[in-house]
Amino acid sequence: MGKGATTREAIVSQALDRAVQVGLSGLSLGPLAEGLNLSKSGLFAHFKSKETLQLAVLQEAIDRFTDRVVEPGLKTPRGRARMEGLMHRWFDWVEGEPGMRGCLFSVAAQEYDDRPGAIRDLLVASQLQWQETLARVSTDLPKGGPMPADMCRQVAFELTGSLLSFQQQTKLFKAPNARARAEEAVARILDEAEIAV
Amino acid sequence: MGKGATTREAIVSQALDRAVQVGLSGLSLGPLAEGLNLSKSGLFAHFKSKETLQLAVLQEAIDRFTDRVVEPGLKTPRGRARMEGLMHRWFDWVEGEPGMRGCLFSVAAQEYDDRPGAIRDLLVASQLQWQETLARVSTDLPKGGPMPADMCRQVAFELTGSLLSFQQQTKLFKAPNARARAEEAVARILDEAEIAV
DNA sequence: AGACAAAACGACCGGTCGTGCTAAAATACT
DNA sequence: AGTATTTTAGCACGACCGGTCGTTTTGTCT
Repeated sequence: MGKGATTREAIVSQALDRAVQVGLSGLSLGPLAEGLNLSKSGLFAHFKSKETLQLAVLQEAIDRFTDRVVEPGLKTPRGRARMEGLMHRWFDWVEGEPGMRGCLFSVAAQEYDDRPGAIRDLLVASQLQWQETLARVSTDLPKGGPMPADMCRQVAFELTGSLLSFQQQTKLFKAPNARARAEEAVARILDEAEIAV
Repeated sequence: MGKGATTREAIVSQALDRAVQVGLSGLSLGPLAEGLNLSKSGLFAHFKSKETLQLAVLQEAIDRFTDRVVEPGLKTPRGRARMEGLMHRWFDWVEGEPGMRGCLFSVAAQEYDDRPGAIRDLLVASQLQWQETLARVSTDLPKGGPMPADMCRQVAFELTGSLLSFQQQTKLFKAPNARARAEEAVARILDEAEIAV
């Protein structure tokens, strides 16, 4: 990997960190370059436009989410354990690793839900795909046989709700018992799904 | 009411509309003044600083939420009907009236969850109060007697989740069946609460 | 109608934004 | 080692930002 690719990765990584705090649209080239000991124009040369950088940042978040949540979660055997593993990792994701606090998707969702364009398209596509993954994994939940597609989507809807409420409690309220609340909510949803069909 | 108070209200009202789209921190004085046929400085004279305007906008949203969701909802008789009314109006709120699309609280929550200051303080206080209202109304849900405080907060947590997921489906995905999904989720939560205790 | 206060204006400040352009430095390749 | 290519810095631009100031218009009250 050449020098260019290396610094480009560093740029995207740092930009991702910042975007979680200031928003994807709130990214600004100047401070970003300064934090990387780069000149603004030197940084800019790696991307044709700011939007290109924003798309790269969003794609990086998608890749990381796939690596740290989706793929390892799908290695667990089918059924309730798989879903619990997935949710567990999803909670970890929004809690954030040290150095990368928070979830870009939630931030970007609020920023771009009414701003058409490439960024919104990529965001919506990735989030829809994740919803479909949740629904697909729900299929194996009931003990009495596979769950119908529409019911699966309802389960995905409710699980997503648990996570979003968890995020509010954690990030906004700094509530220490948010995780316990969320796990109880998930358990209830999964309990009901098991006896469905 | 004098002239000054009238235009001040017009400013705050229009600023609220814009803030829902561009964020509370994304508000900018110039376009706001232009949209009101005011000069930037003429507008600015009504507020000592931008933050004062932002606080006024947030307070206006809080007042409207109280007027259109909380107060009418609390007029319904206690029990499940009251909670259903509250949730119904809350859903209406995030769907937005014509001309005022979306919920400022969700937008601001993502912007200010890690930015200490007066805006965050006001936002957190109002949202915590709303959570407490939800929990208090939950008390009368079970048929077998009042619900314990901690369990009430769990119900509030899960109801909030339903709303947040509803918002994602509506605003980001533009899913037409979001409302049905949300109502089913709420019904399930309320069903379980009724047989608790 | 006249006096006084409130409100709005327009020009302007320093600063930051995204984005080009050109030259120098660093790297890769032969 | 020398050349070709990539990467970075420096600089400047036009636009926009929040905010200030003195002036002029407008409204209010006697």
